[in-house]
Amino acid sequence: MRPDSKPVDQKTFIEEARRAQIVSCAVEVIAEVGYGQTSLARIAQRAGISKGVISYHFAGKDELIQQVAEYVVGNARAYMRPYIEAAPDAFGQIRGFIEGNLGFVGAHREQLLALGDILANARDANGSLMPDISGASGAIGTLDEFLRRGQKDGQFRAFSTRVMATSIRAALDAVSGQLIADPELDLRAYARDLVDLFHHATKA
Amino acid sequence: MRPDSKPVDQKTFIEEARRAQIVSCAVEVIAEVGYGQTSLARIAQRAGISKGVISYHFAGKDELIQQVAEYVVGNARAYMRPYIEAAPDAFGQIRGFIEGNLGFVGAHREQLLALGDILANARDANGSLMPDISGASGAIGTLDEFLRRGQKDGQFRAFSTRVMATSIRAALDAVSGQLIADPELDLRAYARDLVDLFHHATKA
Amino acid sequence: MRPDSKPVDQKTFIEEARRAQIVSCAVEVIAEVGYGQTSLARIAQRAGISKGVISYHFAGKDELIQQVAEYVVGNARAYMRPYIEAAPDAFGQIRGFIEGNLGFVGAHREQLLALGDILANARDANGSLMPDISGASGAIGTLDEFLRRGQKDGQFRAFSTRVMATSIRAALDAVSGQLIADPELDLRAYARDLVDLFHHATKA
Amino acid sequence: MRPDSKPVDQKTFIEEARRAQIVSCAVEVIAEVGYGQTSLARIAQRAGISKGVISYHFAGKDELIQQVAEYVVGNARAYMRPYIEAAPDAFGQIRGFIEGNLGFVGAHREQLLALGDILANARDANGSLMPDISGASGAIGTLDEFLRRGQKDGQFRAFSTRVMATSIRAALDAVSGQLIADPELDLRAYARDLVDLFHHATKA
DNA sequence: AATGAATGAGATTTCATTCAT
DNA sequence: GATGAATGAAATCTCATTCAT
Repeated sequence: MRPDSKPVDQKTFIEEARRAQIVSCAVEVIAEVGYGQTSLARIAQRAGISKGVISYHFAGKDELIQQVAEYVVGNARAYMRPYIEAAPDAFGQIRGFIEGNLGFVGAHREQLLALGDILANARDANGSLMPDISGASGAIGTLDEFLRRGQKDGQFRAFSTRVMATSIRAALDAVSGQLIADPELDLRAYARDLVDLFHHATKA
Repeated sequence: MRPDSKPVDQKTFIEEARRAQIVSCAVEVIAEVGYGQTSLARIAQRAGISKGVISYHFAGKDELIQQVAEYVVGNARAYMRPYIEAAPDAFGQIRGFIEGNLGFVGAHREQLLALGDILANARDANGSLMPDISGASGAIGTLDEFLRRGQKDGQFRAFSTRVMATSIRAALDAVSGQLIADPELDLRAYARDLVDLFHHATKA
Repeated sequence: MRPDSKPVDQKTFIEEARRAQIVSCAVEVIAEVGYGQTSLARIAQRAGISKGVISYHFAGKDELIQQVAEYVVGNARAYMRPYIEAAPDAFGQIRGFIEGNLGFVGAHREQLLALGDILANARDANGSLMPDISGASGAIGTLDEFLRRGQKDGQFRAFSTRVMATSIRAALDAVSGQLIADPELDLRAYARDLVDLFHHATKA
Repeated sequence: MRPDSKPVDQKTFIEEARRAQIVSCAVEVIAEVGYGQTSLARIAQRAGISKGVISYHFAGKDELIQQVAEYVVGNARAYMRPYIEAAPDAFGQIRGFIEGNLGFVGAHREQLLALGDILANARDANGSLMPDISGASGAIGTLDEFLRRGQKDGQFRAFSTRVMATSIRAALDAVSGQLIADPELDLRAYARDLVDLFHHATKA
């Protein structure tokens, strides 16, 4: 039906551009009105396209939401990597994680608001929570690793790395909510305070 | 025209019993299938009553959800009070808060799951988050007070009480999520670890 | 089951008082919010009683509406009778009808608003218009009779008495609507103008 | 980007065809069962479509009803215009109005039945009557103008043009009701009688 | 006589999804 | 690739009516 050389790539290009556009608009809508009020119609309207396009490019609403989550998680990871990689030691990595995370919150708060809403709501048809739709546990796993390393190096005291990792993660997630209540929140200072908090909590 | 003893209470009694039953079923349904999948039909089905009964006893879905939130917050406060009141000093109060909170999670995990879902989703028609539907900020305010007191007494070091209070609260809220992933989670140990974490984080 | 002397009358008395109260409140509600927005709940609320009472005293909503219509028609007839009976000739009867009717509108506009709404809406379950729920055609019959008499007496010219009667009736019914648009409407002047209109329309 | 001739019209064509079909079915249903018994479900059923289609093409029930009213008023105006424009003098216009109106009643009695029901029932959420949803008062204004002109020309005697216009309008509206009671009614004769009635009522 | 409680039908509306073009 | 049109399910809410007390 069509010559077999380039067209495939070309199709993929347009395809990917549309998907990216749709995902991006979905982020905006979810962040603005919340997951529960987000409909395909609203996303299509914001993108200036018809509802059918979304169904054409995504298997269904679920896949779209999944893609949104992966998109945000991917962005956050990429944003945070340099913060973490530059770290000389275990606590430096924790510090990098916190500063990178809050940096990302500041730069793309919409994305984190949307992700938070998705994680709080994503369930399958039966109502069971989606298993690890984003790298949520991935982040906890990463933190856990840093903490274990710090304990092995003698930089950290003894504590449950799981509880500590979960609490760091939770403290970071709570910042989005604070931002809604107080949009003027000083994120740099908040990061400094959190670093300080977990420095005292972990140091040997 | 009527003797003044029981009748009034009795009349209210049936009404209150039904409301309590409906609220209770709503908690179960929300905890099980999530806020987004919770419909009046499902709640009525679980209660073994017709949909109309809910409309009869509550002005609408919004009032019901509000009642559910208040019910859980009320229960949690009552459960935690003795833990906190017994405390001899500021950190004792923090410890009491953590232990009481996780004690309540263990005893009524459904209620906290439901409350979490409601708080993550409650928005008005415009999509703006509901202002403090439960005593969410109330809890943070309470923690903040304990922390200031500890600083004044010299028991705690200097830190941002707001960030610390928010982080304690977030760490506690994260436990419900952990419980879903691992229903065998040892909450007593978890509480001990959290107390330890925030002891190191706050102590002078 | 019950002694057969007085109780019947006594029951009928209370019974009638309640029915009258309910009918009266129904008039108010219909006049205020319109037939379509009138529910038994609203009527009960205005009467300060429970919905069940209405079902107890009336076979159903249809009977209540029927009673309301008959009540208003009865009042209007009683109000208009002296105007008409005092008339010396056929046109005097027409004049009496017009003046009496508008007098009643002025004295009890609520009742006529309610009646108008009922007549415009009253249908049986199939949607067919209720056959002559009020004395609507009765009024037209009365006017028709006056007109024929006037023609026989030579006071009126030749015309279709049916069309003339219907038009008089319609012109009178339209006044309620005018009153809503302009509550300050001078009904006495309006009556004079209508009498004048139909005087010229009918006179030999 | 696109040639400027047909496409826009064509796209609108299907849309408009559906809207016209739905409006037309709504007219039939309202005329048949009355405004109060008219539901979107019944209209959809008559159109042989699903309920959702109506919601797709109209913002809501209110917009649909509004469109129905405008449709009938537009048709009636178009039907009556030639009758009125051909008139040589003021009473000729009145005659044209009456004959045109009854001509339309005869040709499309359903439409006028539906319009009458809508006007009698259209209220906003508070129950207040909708302000002039159709050109109801427009018709009265037109008649009023004709009457003033006739008075200025000396063709008509002195009378309240407002009362006369309202009464003409009311006499015409009453014909729909007569038609229900007697479907064999001779509208041509009725028009002749009404013209005669208002000729005597107005002539100098 | 009266009440509050409950019911179940029905109304409007929203929405994800499918399909012909 | 994209669109508008259509569907049908489901959700919330209202209401007349019934019933036990």
